[in-house]
Amino acid sequence: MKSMTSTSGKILDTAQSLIIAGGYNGFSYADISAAIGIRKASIHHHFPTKAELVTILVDRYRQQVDGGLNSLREQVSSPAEQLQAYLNFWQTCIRDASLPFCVCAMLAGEMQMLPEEVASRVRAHFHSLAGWLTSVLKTGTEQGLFQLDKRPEEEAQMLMASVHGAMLSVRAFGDPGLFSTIVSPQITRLLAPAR
Amino acid sequence: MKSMTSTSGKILDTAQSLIIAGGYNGFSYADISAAIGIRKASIHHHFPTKAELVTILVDRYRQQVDGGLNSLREQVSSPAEQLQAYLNFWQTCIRDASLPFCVCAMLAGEMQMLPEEVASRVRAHFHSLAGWLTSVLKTGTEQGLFQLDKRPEEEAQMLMASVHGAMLSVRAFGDPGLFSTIVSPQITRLLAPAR
DNA sequence: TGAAATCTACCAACTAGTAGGAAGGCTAAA
DNA sequence: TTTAGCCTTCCTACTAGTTGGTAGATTTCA
Repeated sequence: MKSMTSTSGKILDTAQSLIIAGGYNGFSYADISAAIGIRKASIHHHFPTKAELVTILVDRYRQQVDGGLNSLREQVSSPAEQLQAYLNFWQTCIRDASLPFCVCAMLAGEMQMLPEEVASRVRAHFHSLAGWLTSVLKTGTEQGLFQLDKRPEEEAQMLMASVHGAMLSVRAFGDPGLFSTIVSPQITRLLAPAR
Repeated sequence: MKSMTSTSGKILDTAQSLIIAGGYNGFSYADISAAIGIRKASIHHHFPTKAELVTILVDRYRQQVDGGLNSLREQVSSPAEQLQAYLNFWQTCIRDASLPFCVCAMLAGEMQMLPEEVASRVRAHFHSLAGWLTSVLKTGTEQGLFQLDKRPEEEAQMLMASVHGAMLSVRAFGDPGLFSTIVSPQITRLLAPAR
C-alpha cells in the first residue's frame, strides 16, 4: 500500500498509519513531522489544515479501495471467488500488519466528532462497500452460487459488520488468526445452504 | 445507566459518554469540567491522572456488564432467551442513545495507544464477554435449543464481532435500525438449523 | 476540629496554525 | 548562454489556545 515517494505521499502514508493506530484525535502534525523528518510548517504547506489532510487521505483511500474492488470484479469471474478475494486481502493486510484496520471503520467510531467533510466521506465509503457486496451477492445468487437467507442488501450489511467486528476482535485479543475464524464461516454459510 | 449523583460518579458518567463519542484521545479534563460545572483541579482530586480515571471507568463498566450478564443467567432460564435479552439490551441502548456503543469496543480500536493498565482491562472484557457467550451457546446446545456449525468458542467470537460491527455500521450510516438487521439473523441461524 | 471537596492560580508541554525568509528548480527573455 | 523572475518547497520562529497535572488556599460538612 505504501509506495509514494513524494513528500505529500509520505505525509499521507504516515498520517494513515497513525489514524489506523489511534483515530482522528490520535495523531498530530508533530507526529508526522517526527516520522518523516520534515518540519511541521512544511506539512501545513502541503495540507493547510488537519481536516483537509484527513479529507484528502480518505479520498485517496476510497479511490484505492474502489479501484481494487472494481478490478477484482473484472479479473475474477466467479462472485464466490470475488468475495473470497476481498476477505483474503484483509486477512493478508492484518497478518503482515501492513494495513491492520480499515481507515474508514476506524474513523466511523469517532463519527460524531469528525469534521463534516470527513464524516460524509466515511459514510460514502460504507455505502459503496455495502453496494459492492450487495451486487456480488446478487450476481452470485442469480448464478446459483449463493443461497441467501435474507435480501442481498441485508446479507451485505451482515458481512460488512462481521469484517469490521473481526478487525476489532483481532486488536482486542491481539490474535490475527481470529479474523478468518470469524469471517470464513460467514462465506461458507452463503455457499452451502443445505447442511 | 446513569444514576450516580456523587461527584466522582458524575465525572465517570461524563467521561464515559465522551469516550463513547470519541475514544481515549477524544476527551479532556476540560471537557468533563465544562460538562458538570466543576473545576479541572477538582477532577484531578478524584482521579489524579487520565489513565487512572479511564482505568477505574473501565473497571466500573466491566462490573456493570458482568453483573448484568450474570443476573441475566439467573433470571432468564432459557439460553436462547438469555442471548436475545443481551441483544435486546444493546438494541434499546442504541435506540434511545443512552449507551450507543460498548466502551471497551470503542477503546479496543485504539488498543495500541492505550496505557497498558487500560488495554489489559479492555482485553479482559473481550475475554469475559466471549466466555459468557460461549457458555450460553454451550448450555443451549446441550439443551437442544441451538445447533451450531462451529465450536461454541468460535460461534461466540462470530456473534461478538457481529454485535461490534453492527454498532459501527449504526454509527456510519446513522441508522439505529441496522443493529437488528445485522444481528437478528445471527440468532435465527443458531435457533433454526434445518431450513 | 479535622478531613474531604473544591477552589484559584499556576506550570511545562503540546496543539493546530501563521509569517516570512532561504534555497532550489523551471521558464523565458536578453 | 546567461540571467532574471517566479513558483514550489522547506525552513526558522512564532502565535494563541489546549493538554494533563500541581501547589496551596478556602470552603463544606460530619
